[in-house]
Amino acid sequence: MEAPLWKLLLKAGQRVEAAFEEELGGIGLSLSKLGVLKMLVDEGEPIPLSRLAGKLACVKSNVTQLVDRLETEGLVVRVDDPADRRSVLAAITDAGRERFLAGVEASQKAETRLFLGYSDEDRRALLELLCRLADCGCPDLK
Amino acid sequence: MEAPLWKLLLKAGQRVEAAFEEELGGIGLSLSKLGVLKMLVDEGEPIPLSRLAGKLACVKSNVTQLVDRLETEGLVVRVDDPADRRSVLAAITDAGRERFLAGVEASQKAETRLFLGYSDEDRRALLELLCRLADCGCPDLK
DNA sequence: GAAGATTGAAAAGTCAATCTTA
DNA sequence: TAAGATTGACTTTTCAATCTTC
Repeated sequence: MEAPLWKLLLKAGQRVEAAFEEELGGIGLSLSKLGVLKMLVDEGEPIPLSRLAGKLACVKSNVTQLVDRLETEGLVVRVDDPADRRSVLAAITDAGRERFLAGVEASQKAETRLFLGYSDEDRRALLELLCRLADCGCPDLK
Repeated sequence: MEAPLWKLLLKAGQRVEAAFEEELGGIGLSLSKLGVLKMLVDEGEPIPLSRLAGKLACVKSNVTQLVDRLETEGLVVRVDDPADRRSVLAAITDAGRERFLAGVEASQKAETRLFLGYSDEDRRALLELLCRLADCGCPDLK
């Protein structure tokens, strides 16, 4: 039968996505939403929507709507950019920070569950093989 | 820095998807549409929409609309199921068969392009590692 | 009542056009 | 004119409700 490599890659990706979305869905998050919260937490200060779009590798109008949803849930708020009146900044709220922590925990659960059957050796090998495809630049794999 | 495995898997999956969608988009197909055409060609006879949904691992209403689009383009037609008046069969047309062949060709082009940098050894290794994740049953990797 | 299909609404994404500000 | 954000139209998918037929 021999499933082709590309199909396996698609399936594997979908499986990873499903595992995370399922775990995150339980706490009212998705991978996209968690990505925004993570950026805001990492930066430690409000970020222009255009920079979010850049880092998240998606289109600007998508970020607009993504932030709409997050704002509706009270996880972020829009604030004016004092430096540029065209720009709008996304700022994380306390509720957002809490949700982010829950999201990190849920992610770890999903990750653990996914890779149970893999030895450290397997993980390293898979990492190396995928890195070439995902065109990540492969910086410091040691 | 060390990108985590799950992120690489997601990225790799997206990259594969993008490569195929791009190649298929040029001939008016998508992976989903090609999947339906492939099933119809493989089976060699009209198939109930519910069976399509089962094999394609998506929800019934999705198949309804997918077949709508395919029917609009003249690639499949709906026919009544003589055995069960609730059921609707999807049948491939001559245009659908032609398009399917073009789709196969486009897919091969995408596949070749994607895995240029991989030796046979790499491919085998990747296949084996992914198979465990994609839960494909791993039948005969020998 | 349960199965097959459809419909309508919603999520998540893209693109093109528009509006405000630099 | 160009940059930042939004809006509207469209695509693809899922879910819930509905309708017909078993």
